[in-house]
Amino acid sequence: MNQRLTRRQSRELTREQLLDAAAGLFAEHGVNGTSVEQIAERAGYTRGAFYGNFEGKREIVLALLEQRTEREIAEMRALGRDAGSFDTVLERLRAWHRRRDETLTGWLALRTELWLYGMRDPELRTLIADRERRSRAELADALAQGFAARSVTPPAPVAFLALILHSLGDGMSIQRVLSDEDAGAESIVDAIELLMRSWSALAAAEEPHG
Amino acid sequence: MNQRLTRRQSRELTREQLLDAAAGLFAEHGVNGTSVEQIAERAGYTRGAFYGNFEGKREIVLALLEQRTEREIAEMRALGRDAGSFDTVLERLRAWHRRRDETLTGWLALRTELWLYGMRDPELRTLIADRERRSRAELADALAQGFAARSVTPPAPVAFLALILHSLGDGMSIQRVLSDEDAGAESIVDAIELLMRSWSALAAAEEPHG
DNA sequence: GTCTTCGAATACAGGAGTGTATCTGAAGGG
DNA sequence: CCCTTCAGATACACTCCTGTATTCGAAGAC
Repeated sequence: MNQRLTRRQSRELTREQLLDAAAGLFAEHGVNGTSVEQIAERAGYTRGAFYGNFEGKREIVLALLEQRTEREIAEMRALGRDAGSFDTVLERLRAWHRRRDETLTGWLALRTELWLYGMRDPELRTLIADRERRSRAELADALAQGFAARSVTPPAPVAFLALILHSLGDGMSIQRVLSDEDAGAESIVDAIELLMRSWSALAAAEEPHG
Repeated sequence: MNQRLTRRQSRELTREQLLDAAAGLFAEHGVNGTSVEQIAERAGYTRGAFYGNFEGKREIVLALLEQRTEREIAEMRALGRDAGSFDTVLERLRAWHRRRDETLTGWLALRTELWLYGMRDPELRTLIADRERRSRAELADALAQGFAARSVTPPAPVAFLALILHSLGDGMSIQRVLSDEDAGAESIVDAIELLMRSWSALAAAEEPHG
């Protein structure tokens, strides 16, 4: 049977539970619309426990931000790892967006809440900008590998193409959450594929005889 | 000199001032982070005046939503009006984004706040989805005109291309607000231009001998 | 087995926001 | 010129949230 938890483990567990509760509540009611008491209650504790683990709401937002963005960057890194061909990268991107789609509404609401909260806090803002940059850099690497595998010269710097794809993902998620009819489950993936093909076509047109 | 205001005019003026105050405060502190009192105070009134003009915060959010989206749709419609050539549409899009860029942070914060608020309210959600659809339809029309003027067959339905451009605008605004270095003032316009050229190239490649 | 330490619960004081009920003064009809 | 009406101000009762100070009880060292 399970070993009794040590104090440190117990504390870590409590923090995790508080973070998960906060993530859910922030997505549902917003950061400002969620009270410390609600977070503690959903996690199965009281306000006292909350203040024992975090200094206040701002600090749990910060912790959540680090936890989530770190995961995101790792996922992006996985896109490029040992990706032999262009199609491998594309296929992984497709799979990633399909998985993401299942929990899109909650995920996007949380991401948006954290973004907005960060906008109003200079320190958090630079932190978020930094994480986004790192995430995009991983995507750019994956793209560079893909183009290289096809011996195609990208029609613009891969960092810029990554910025476009990254932005497109966010923007289309917003539309998709608004209306399933206007932006279906495959929209994002379809758009990515269209852009990839378009860029290949443009590259070919500009450099006719590679 | 100015005519004394009639009661109806006076009421209308008060509503406008309350709406403007709310727009600013929502962008700065969020919908949930703004109290009715703050709105009334910034507009130069008291809470009593606010409740005389709006039923509550939800109703002023709704009014704001209608006011702003109606403007947005009109702007999109202007893109396509009497646009002879492709380049005219592109130039207008470019000018529009340049103008938008000057107040991007506040505009995007407000747009995002309204979006998030709407996500949690089924009625508002469908209303927003409807406005976005209409806005996108105007953009699609403008694109269709542009392609037709060049006798080019779009590489995908114009509605889908409009969805991509629309989404890209939102997503890249998010990145731009985060960091001026990673997404400069011209990023959005550059991206739009790149996509347009890419699509033309793809259309040409798929239909070699128009 | 006892005693110290620390994670979590409880209690409390203060502040902020909400909505309504009531009051005031000016617009504008007759 | 009066007097009704209505936009806006004021006052109040109520709820909710925060942060800290204190207490409780179990882990784990000796």
